[in-house]
Amino acid sequence: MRPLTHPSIEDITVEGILHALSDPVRAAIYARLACAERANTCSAFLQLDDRTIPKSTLSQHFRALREAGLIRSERRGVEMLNTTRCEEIQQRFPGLLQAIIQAHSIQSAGHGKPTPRRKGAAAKAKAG
Amino acid sequence: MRPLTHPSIEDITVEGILHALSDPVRAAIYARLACAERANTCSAFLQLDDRTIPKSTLSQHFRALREAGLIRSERRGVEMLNTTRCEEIQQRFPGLLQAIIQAHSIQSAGHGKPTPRRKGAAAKAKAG
DNA sequence: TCATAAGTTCGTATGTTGCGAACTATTGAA
DNA sequence: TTCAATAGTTCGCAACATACGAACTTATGA
Repeated sequence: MRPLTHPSIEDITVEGILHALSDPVRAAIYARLACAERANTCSAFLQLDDRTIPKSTLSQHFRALREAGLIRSERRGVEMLNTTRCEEIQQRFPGLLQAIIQAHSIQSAGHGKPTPRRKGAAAKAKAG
Repeated sequence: MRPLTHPSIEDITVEGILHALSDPVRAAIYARLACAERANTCSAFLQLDDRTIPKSTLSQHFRALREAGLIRSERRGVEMLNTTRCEEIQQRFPGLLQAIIQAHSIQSAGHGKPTPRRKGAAAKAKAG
């Protein structure tokens, strides 16, 4: 078990961020971490959007997020506490994470998954 | 040779956009298309950032961009004219593409490729 | 020392990507 | 027509990436 490695802020790349967040599972994890009040364990995500993620897969996803520089993970006894590094990234790439998270929420709103409340949202998008 | 397919605007996904732009070659192509005055052919990108991209690889990259909804391609005689669909996407996911392109340019500026001018930029980022 | 719990790593099956070779349009001669 | 040239596409395979069950490591508490 190698010790946890986090890239320094100047080693974080846009490609890495985009690739990490182009996976729906990782994007969901990151979104939940981003609006969490306090750190979350990995196992808090074994249930994600009505779907069960295997433990080993989850571990890989957390590693991907960590190595992309999106989250910081810290051992705390037997478990692991994960937080986002959004302030750092906001400094380096202003507006990037915010735009991505907002886009994800626009999309899931349109697909009627969360907040299936407002009526004209999906219809309006057809103006292409 | 199947006819060119473009997704309708409501079928464009954030995951698809992020994945397409997480590749440095595609990101470079898209960035150049985005600030181009008029449509560009595929072969205009055979030379990209001091690097030669094989024709077949380039074709795959254009297909990826097209199917992600990022560009529109149109046959014009023997060649193909490519333009971005940024206005449509801006409507659906406001600020997303702008933030990504800006982040890419911040990054390449930091790596001393274009505008290798300012001095303390890299050192200051170490405050992580 | 043992059981349990939280994550990680390994092995393998399956998917994705890069690129040369062969192919398909389209155009413009002859 | 037929031929050559040009712009892209598709095929096939090797290399790389990903998902997940099984086995492992590390920390904790009885």
